[in-house]
Amino acid sequence: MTYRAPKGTYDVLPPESATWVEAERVFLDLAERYGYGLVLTPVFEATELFSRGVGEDTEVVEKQMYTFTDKGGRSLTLRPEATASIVRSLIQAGGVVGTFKGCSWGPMFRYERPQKGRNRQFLQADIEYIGEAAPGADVEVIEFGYRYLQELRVPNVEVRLNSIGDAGDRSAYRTELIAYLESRRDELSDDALRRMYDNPLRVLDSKADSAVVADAPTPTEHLSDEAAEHFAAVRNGLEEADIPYRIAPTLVRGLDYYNRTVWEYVPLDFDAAQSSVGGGGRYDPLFERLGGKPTPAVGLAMGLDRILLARKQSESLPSLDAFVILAAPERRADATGLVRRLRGAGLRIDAVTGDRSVKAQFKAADRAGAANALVVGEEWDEGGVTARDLATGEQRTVALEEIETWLRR
RNA sequence: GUGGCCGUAGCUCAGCCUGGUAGAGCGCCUGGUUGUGGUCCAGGAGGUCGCGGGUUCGAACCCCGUCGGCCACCCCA
Repeated sequence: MTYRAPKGTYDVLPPESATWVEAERVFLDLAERYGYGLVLTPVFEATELFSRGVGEDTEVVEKQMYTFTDKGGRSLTLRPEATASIVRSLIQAGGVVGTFKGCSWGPMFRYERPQKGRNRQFLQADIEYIGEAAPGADVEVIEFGYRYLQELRVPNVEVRLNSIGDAGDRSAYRTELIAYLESRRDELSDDALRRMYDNPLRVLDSKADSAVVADAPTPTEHLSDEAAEHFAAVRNGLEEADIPYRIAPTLVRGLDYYNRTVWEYVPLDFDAAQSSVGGGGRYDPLFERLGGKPTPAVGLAMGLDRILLARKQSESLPSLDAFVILAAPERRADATGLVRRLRGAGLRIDAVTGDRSVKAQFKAADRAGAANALVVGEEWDEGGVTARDLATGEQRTVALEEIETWLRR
């Protein structure tokens, strides 16, 4: 073994890649139905965009960024998430008038130790609902992610929901939380002790400190009237939309730009430490952080790698409508002509290009997952081919002009 | 960054404890079927046992080192 994919990356090859194609199609189709237009941004950006946007002392910025200097001396970073880039692109385009609904799809990069459902390059699908402060926007975005998982047949998904309030609510809460953590400091882990002053909310997430966290004051108990009202409206909307959710009082998210509503999707049967397959939140402060006009927004990110791991194994459907088999070498041009004609008619057709025995060609047809085989041989002189249904083994002669309808039978 | 487990055929793994000629299943190739796959039967190909060093008459097996993979902590999609 000479070369391998770099640590934390992997290759996707057929036939497994078919599920990736499906995941992308379903996402883009759903986005279209909900009115989200595609946004494409570079995979690398100025490093400062992420340190400003995501937050200087978040885990992601502190130690997970792929940062490099280009030949012009610029500090660039492979994007660790999508939202900062999308917001930057909108500010660059002159800001948002009214509302803007965008979706995006592509690889993200974080330098971490790989484990199940966690890689250094991973594929993420995002939607962003920008310019709308009303709780209905939160509900729509949460619903979108939930429906996406349903359409991909991910079983038993739970929505975990919380509100972390606005900046003002959080600073009051923060002081109280620090006081509480100090009162039980001898029970805390080293990590928690290190974090409790610069990022106390993060301690709520710590598995090692779950005993202390269980009695900790929660963000939801410290919401302003407006934030509490917003949260209540979001919950109401979810109930009306028939989306099951659970309040998760200790759910906080690791990116600094979030406020108010935050949530995650957890498939309960997914056996992995990294069990959240998607998440999102409201990020009203982000436009200003990045130098734009104040603009309310909500968005979500779905982790495709994890979704495909959590998914029910779908049985493989035939991936070709027919395989054309050449039984008489002098008919080669007729056979390739037939292949070309059927492909042109929108059918999925393949054939062996070189000289192989009929037996080998049938084998190739089977391996390719073809539903039917069309044999081009002496019967061509009578204006037909031998057509075989590879699943049942039934076989008959079909006239050339009937082939298309026979394949679509 | 820290910890645990694992590297043997294309794939999944047994063999290692107790050193003595390299194994299984699946896959692949050929034939049974001179124009028929998938099923069945018969035969066959394929491995410097991750890499380097040490111990030994002899190392896949014991010891040291190194690289890689997986899982967990942490963090998040």
